[in-house]
Amino acid sequence: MEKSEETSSSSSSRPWESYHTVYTNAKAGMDGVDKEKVQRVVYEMSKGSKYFENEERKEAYMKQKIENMRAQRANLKPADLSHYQRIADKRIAELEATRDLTRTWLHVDMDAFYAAVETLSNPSLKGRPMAVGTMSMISTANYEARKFGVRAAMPGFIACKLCPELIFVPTDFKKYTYYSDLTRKVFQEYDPNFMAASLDEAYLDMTNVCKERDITVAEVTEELRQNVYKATGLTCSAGVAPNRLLAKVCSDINKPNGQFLLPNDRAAIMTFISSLPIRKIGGIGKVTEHILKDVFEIKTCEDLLQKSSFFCALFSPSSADFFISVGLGLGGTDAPQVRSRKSMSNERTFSATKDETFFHQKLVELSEMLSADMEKEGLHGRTLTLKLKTASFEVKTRALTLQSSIRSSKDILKHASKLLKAELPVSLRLIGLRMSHFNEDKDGTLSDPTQRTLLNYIKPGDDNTNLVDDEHSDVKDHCYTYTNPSRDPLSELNDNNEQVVEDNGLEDHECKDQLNAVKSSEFDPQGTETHSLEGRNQDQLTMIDFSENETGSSSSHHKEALIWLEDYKCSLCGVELPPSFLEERQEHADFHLAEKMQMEEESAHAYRNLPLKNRMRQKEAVVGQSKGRKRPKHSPSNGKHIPIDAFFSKASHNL
DNA sequence: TTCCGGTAGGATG
DNA sequence: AGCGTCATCCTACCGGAA
Repeated sequence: MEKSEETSSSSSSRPWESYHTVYTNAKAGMDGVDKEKVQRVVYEMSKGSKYFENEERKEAYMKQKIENMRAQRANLKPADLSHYQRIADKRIAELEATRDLTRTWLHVDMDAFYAAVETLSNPSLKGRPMAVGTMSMISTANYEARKFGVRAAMPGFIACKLCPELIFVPTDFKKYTYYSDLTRKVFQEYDPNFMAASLDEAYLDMTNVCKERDITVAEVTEELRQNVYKATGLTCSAGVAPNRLLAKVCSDINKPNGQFLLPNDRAAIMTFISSLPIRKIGGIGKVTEHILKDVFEIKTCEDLLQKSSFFCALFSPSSADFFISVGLGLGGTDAPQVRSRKSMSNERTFSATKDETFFHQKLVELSEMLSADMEKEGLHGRTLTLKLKTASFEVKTRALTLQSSIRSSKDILKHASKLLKAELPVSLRLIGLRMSHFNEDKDGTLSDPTQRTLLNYIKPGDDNTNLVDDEHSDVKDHCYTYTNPSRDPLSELNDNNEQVVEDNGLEDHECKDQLNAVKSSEFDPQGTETHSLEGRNQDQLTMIDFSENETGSSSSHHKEALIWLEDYKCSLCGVELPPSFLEERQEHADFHLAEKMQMEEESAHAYRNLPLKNRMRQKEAVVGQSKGRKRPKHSPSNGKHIPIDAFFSKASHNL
């Protein structure tokens, strides 16, 4: 494929041009890079791989999205446009009214942080191209390596091709945390409430220091950077602006080891914004950039303002607000506030396999890690999400929301196993677990005993009491108080909750549904599992919950009732099994379950094996229908979202 | 009907 | 040969409750 000299611009002779990676967009230290060469190498190294195929799928999906939006744009009549222009103008005025030029924000960004720290502890690396990371993924590259096009988020083996002398250093988070803490001590002297955005980035409100010390921001910023250097031996770059969104953009301008100031002056801001490429804005990534460019010919932030009517017509209100705000150069100026954690997760990548024993082992590890992490922060969670990445890089998530919070690795594993089991057989390259819906959510279901699900009815004893107990076991207070791990008030509850099926005194219940859930027992690749129906003979009706979803709320999951008619005849197929044939009955229920799962699997396969185009159409069709029905105004099908909060709200203040 | 909670997928840094 | 980890937010969609 040595066709680089070719002058033809047709994409067929230069296939790499259509492979859109993120490695070629402007980044500090990448100015002199031969972008075409980088793109070609990346393409050559990726071509034909599963990863590449998945990227192509994603790309096709994005193109489809763009086409859709184009069609929607074309559908807008002049009358529509003037209508939306009025709405947009109103919104522009409202947002403009919120402009606050009284604050001075500073964004500090450490230069090639991990790489710089590594060089500090091993000075022989100085001046040599180096990357922190592994052959499969690079976290940071130093500036020498960046000259070759090597950069963060690039797989190491590709970086090697771009820069054969590249030195790899493994990541060492302890070290980075140590140095990060040193920088934060410096930040604290200038703004005790500074917001740490990551180990190497922070936002500081400099308004007060400047006033108190009667000193210009430029001077304080120089001083701060000096102090960071003195404390750590590391350089950083800084941006100063009246809001965080702009400050972040500014810190990138004179990187490395530089600073840039944008005055608190509306005219200056508008000038600055006018030529600023949208991609420089935090929150606008590859996909959004593409959509804005290809559908609306928007390249700069100024263009955003010109096209505001389209946002009001075709995007959600929050997305429209975000775009318009960016066009006005607005961003977060408010004081930081503590935000509680929303979720906690861990995931592991491995070489793709179908080995279910291996999956189980991974789940055990992940459950234990997650449980330990939750314990460290005194959290209990109600929603468990299993994340899978198939051998073909397709990402799937499967979630389950429980009645009461859990934390123990045993509980996590139990539910995670159920979720995974429903996906088997499958070839995976990643498994992850996420816990969310923490007990600090004041309005969680725990405090709402009126909200009942199936499980309430089949709980042993008085489930009402149980729920009250749940509440009293200081579940609600966990958010702010540390729970002594040795005294775990929830563990018992959890046990109750999960043994729903066993020794369930149905006769005590006047519940209308005399039923038992066939709770699939713990995931067991060996198939040695024991069955929960054993030892009971009062089953009158068995819910085969194929979704294994405790709340049973998902519409796509069907439940089919297996009833032993006259207590001996299967309602689904008519086979006869007397009540005493417990094991046989269990096997029979399992048979129906497996049958159903297989059918679902097959239909899923049929869907997956459709040509991509058709799948898109199906997806579009579905979205299109509901759009007409439910959301006539906003949200184009597959509407883009923009995390508006990214710059208007605080990052957690984790010092 | 509308609102809300739950699930799934995606974008971003 | 081979493309990570973690957290957050957003949208779509569905179904049940108010």
